[in-house]
Amino acid sequence: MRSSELFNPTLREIPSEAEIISHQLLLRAGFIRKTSGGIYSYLPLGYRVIKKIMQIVREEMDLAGGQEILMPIIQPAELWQKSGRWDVYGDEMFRLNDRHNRHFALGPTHEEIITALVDGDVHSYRDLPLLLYQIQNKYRDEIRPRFGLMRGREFIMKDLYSFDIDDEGLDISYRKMYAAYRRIYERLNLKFRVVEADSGAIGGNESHEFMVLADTGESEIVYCAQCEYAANVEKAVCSVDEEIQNDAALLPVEKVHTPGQKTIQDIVDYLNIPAANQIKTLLYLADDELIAACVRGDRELNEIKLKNILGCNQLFMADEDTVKRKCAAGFGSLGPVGLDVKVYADLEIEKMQNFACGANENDYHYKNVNLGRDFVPESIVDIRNAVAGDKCPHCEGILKIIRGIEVGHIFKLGVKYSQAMGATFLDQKGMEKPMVMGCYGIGISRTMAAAVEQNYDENGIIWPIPIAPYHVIIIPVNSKKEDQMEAARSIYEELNKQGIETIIDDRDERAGVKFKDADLTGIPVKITIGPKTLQENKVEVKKRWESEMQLVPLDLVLDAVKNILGNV
RNA sequence: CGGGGCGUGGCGCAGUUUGGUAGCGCGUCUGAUUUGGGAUCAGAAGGUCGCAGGUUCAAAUCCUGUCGCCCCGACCA
Repeated sequence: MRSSELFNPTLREIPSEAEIISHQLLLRAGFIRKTSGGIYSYLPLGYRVIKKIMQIVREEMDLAGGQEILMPIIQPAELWQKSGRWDVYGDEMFRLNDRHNRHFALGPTHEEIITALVDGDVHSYRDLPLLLYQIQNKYRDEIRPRFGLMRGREFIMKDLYSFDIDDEGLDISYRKMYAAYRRIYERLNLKFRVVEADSGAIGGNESHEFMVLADTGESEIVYCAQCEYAANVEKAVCSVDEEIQNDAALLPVEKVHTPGQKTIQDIVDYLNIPAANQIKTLLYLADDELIAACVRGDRELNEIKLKNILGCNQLFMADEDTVKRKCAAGFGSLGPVGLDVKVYADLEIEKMQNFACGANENDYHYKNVNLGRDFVPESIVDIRNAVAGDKCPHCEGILKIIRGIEVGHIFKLGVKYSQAMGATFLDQKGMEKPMVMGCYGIGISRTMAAAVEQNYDENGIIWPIPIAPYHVIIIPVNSKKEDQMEAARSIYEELNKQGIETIIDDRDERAGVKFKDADLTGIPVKITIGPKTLQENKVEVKKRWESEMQLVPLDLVLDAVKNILGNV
């Protein structure tokens, strides 16, 4: 490709809208342009990267037995009503009506469509297992799209769905996908970690997330320094330290006046009681039932765990009016003692003694409260977020936390959708059974952003070779000098002939401009042709990720490039 | 949804407090000189100041409404 013909508008300055590095660099390097909030166009270089990621994903899906199909983006409401998700999915679904006022959605995911599709044409155990996938745009009307491609409202996703005759079959499909996903991220050359995850709104009972490691990631990952355990903080199991002794003498409850003291920190200061010896009480509306959740004062409640335990559809923190109607106290004065709702206490609280909490009366707190004696929770459960320093649930190790970007997510769905939508088959004995499903997603466009988050320097992007838009850029220092252009063209043709994707920067720009653009766009190999070295029939070959270059004789350039790129 | 910020040539911004008819840098175009890390000089094009109302002799500036963009968000009771 000639730079003079390439549509690659680069920006010298950082667009004001871009906050994180991948967003800034993808805009500046001319890979993407915003069309609307969370909705982007991919320019030639950007789309080349997307296509390369897609191709790696496609190859691995095919290798794992997947078959590629393409399903509609516009999906009729009836299918979603059948699965029960039309009302549950909420505002995140783009909805539209046709001229007859029939309802449709822009597909946020495709369980409904594919289940209906398979239901229509698969009726026998002989046709299973079946693994179908597509690579396509998805639409989710996010509350807050942000960070460029990281959280868009329209994004490119690979989604595969597996259909099996039973749980054992699903296990096999799931393991195949797990292995394929590992290969994909290895091939993409990204540092990643697989973590146990919550299966969230999609449902099911086993789930892993594939996280590209990056400080700017939106997800926190808990991992054990000693064993293989790793999990999303939303999922990470918190265990109680069994060695904690709780045999101190129980002191009588004391009600203390705490005027204006509301937060945990207020009480730390005012009563000199450490946060770890307080509990905080949060009131939630779980499908319209008011419940209380208690965790240690210095812990964070994990709403996802709580929601899973409650088994409710919707979980919202109660607003202050609701709280006041229940107990005459505002936020900041709540406690489990004498509270007329079901109380869910975190596991840790069972090991605490003589702790402090709100007295359900403004400006008062209790001291020396004890579980069992002063209040009896509905149940004692794991509802807090894991933190660095917690004990590993699998070994004796200590947990640590890093950040990551969720680029892949695999779920076991079981029969949730097949049952709701009547996707059944006849087994060997002629018995009708629901298909056992799994679903497996990869955020293609997000993977591109994640790759940038992990691979850049002060000059721009440093693409991993497997997904670089081009492999090599040839820069004649002065495009007006015919000998330089001649050498550039001859190398260009030689590399192209070998299938090495090459750009020749034939623009009549000063060398500095070309170098800056080459660095910004992150092409892995740069070949510079300058007057001095050319006299000796040599050119400079430089790797984007190293600072020093090598002088290579003209007839050895191809070898040098091949050597750097490996088997691409 | 709540809070905050912002919409002024393609990009980055100033001007808004105190109304007086729009400016800077980069980019773009033409020409010349230049050519190894975002050149120099000369000239030029390009803006109904997000949109719609209103106030006024006069509105980028004041008022109302509206649209869009960005950031933060249960402060942990």
